[in-house]
Amino acid sequence: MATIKEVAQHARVGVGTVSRVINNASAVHPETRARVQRAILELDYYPNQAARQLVTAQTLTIGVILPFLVRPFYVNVLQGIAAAVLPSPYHLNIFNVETAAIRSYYFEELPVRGRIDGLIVISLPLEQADVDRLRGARIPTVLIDGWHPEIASVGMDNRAGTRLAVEYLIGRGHRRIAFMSGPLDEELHFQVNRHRLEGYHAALAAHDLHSYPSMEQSGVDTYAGGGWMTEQLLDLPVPPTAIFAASDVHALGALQTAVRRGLRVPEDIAIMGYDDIELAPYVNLTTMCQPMAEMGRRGVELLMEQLGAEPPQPIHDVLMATLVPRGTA
Amino acid sequence: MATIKEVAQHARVGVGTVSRVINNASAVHPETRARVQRAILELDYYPNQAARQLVTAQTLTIGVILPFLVRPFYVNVLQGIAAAVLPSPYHLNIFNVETAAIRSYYFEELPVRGRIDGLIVISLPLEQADVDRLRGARIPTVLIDGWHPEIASVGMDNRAGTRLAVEYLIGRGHRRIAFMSGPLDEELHFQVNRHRLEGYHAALAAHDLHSYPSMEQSGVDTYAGGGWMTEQLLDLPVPPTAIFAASDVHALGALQTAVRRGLRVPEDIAIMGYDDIELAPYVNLTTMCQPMAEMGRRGVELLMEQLGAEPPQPIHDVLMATLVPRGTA
DNA sequence: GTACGTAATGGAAACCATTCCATAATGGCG
DNA sequence: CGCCATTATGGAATGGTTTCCATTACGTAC
Repeated sequence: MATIKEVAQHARVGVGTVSRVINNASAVHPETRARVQRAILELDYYPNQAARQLVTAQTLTIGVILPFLVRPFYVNVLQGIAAAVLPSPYHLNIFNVETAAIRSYYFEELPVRGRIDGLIVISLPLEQADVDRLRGARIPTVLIDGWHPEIASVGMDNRAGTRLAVEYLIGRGHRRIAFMSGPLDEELHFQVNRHRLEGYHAALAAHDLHSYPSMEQSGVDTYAGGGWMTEQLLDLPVPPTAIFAASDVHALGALQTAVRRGLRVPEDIAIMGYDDIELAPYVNLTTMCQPMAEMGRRGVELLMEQLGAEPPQPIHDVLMATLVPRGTA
Repeated sequence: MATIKEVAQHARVGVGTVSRVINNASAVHPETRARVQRAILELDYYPNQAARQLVTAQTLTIGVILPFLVRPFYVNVLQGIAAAVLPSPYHLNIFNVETAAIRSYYFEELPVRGRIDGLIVISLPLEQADVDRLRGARIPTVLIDGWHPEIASVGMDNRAGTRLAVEYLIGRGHRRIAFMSGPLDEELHFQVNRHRLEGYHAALAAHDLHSYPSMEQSGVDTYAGGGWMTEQLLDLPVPPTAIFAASDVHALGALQTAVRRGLRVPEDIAIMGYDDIELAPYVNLTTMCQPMAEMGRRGVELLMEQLGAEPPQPIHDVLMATLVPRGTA
């Protein structure tokens, strides 16, 4: 590999001039510039990134730490991030978290290793210790689908979104509406399900409807889990007339189970999902659509702003999910 | 940030000794080592990555270039890769390709930028120019779901897998078996669909069955696409008794359409998929299961071997898909 | 007692780009 | 014609690590 020194010699200029041509900083005589550019081409020169990083103290790398990479929501956000980063000089480092141990490992090592310029955290709640560490290491951070007073974020108002969904069901005349979600407590301490449950309660309360513990199910985050919970609900002495599922995956399970039990949807049982995954339009699922790619895009935007000059106050964006009325509710 | 020099002064040793402690290379007196380690702790020292990279010429970064990040197959392979890389010191850079232009951009820039030590390419066929460039830049490369004589790879035998699937249908007594896949020609030049079509032909030929162009559909890669193609097939004067879909997404579309048209599956029409996506067991889809995470894991393994010492001959692994008999065929 | 191998250590050189200061050349203006 | 501002340019210093060579100290074998 050619070095800047060799290019300089070859073009009969100093290294400073070559550097100025590469980074087109300050004034270089057009003729000189042309000579340098020819030398670069002839020697097939590319600046050494490591040397550059050493002196500029920039890695041109953005870290993305996210749980459960394979789930549609996270991949879609990631895709939005990737698309937004593409036209920039930054590369994307991904860190997939599947257990609390790995979570801790990353949050302890990442800030300190000096391998990223900025960090995007998806869905994982930040503890104060994490925030302090990131701040100490001067790593601009953005939370996607999360919130912390000191950190810029682009979140979803899950309470309001759920309330919208449940009020839609109420508006369609339903009075016995069940709630179904993934686990309310797991080791990674996700907040989503809890927030959606709160939104559900808020909607009921706002319309003077009672909430019953037996109408609230939470369980494993799979299609099958949705099916099982639906069985529970339908076997109730007084079963619900509508089910709000906090994720489309569960809603699909519910749909499947309802059909298998010979119920008509939405006449006998209405089903509403959350997420609007790729499959949703195809099975005609009424659901809440989250702007996943947009969240990723906006997250990158917020991070880039911080990468320039840290604004005094962290910006908190809140996006709203929109209701997509289809055939199941 | 503390530097190695400060640590050395603080521990009253030379920088060389500190370096030896950090990288536990060669002999350091236990007492000295302890003193250095204490100094490191007290000064909260972490080696500067950029400086390290500069002198070792290693980035400790592996690039993964893959198309259509959001599709289940790619995410799952990526997850396997991420899991395999986790215990190593390497980080993962992902490059999502959605158009031929972006593909070219990455393949031209990546080798030359000196930001990755090795590259994993998923599904994207390599042109000779790409191979030469990668070789020229001394970037060890592994192909996942791809093949090139000069590059190590872990691939799927899509012809054999498809043949297995179609022969299973033949074994169940089917004689009019349709084929359905994504586009045979698109700008990224994927080979899968073509290979699966070849496997389909081979299976028919081996059992003296005719193949008819009208029984071979290819179209867009969505659930809806599968539905449309199924309509075409079922509207044929002599419709098929079984459909082999080259992906589960299409199979799901077929299933949906068949049910909507009041056909019993598998009695009136048998449906076989390919991939075994998360949804497949839940809708009881008979399909071919690809060891996606395993492909990722094995790809990393092959790359790591090359990262040590380049073996003279590239290793070509071929994994087989396994048939998962369920309720639709 | 001498010679030699081994363990432990210090520190200069090398890695390669950016930055900044010094200097040279040029042009305009009084 | 002299002075100053501006434009171009060269190159040393800088960043922080690893590596390698030189040196010291010590134990062992003859």
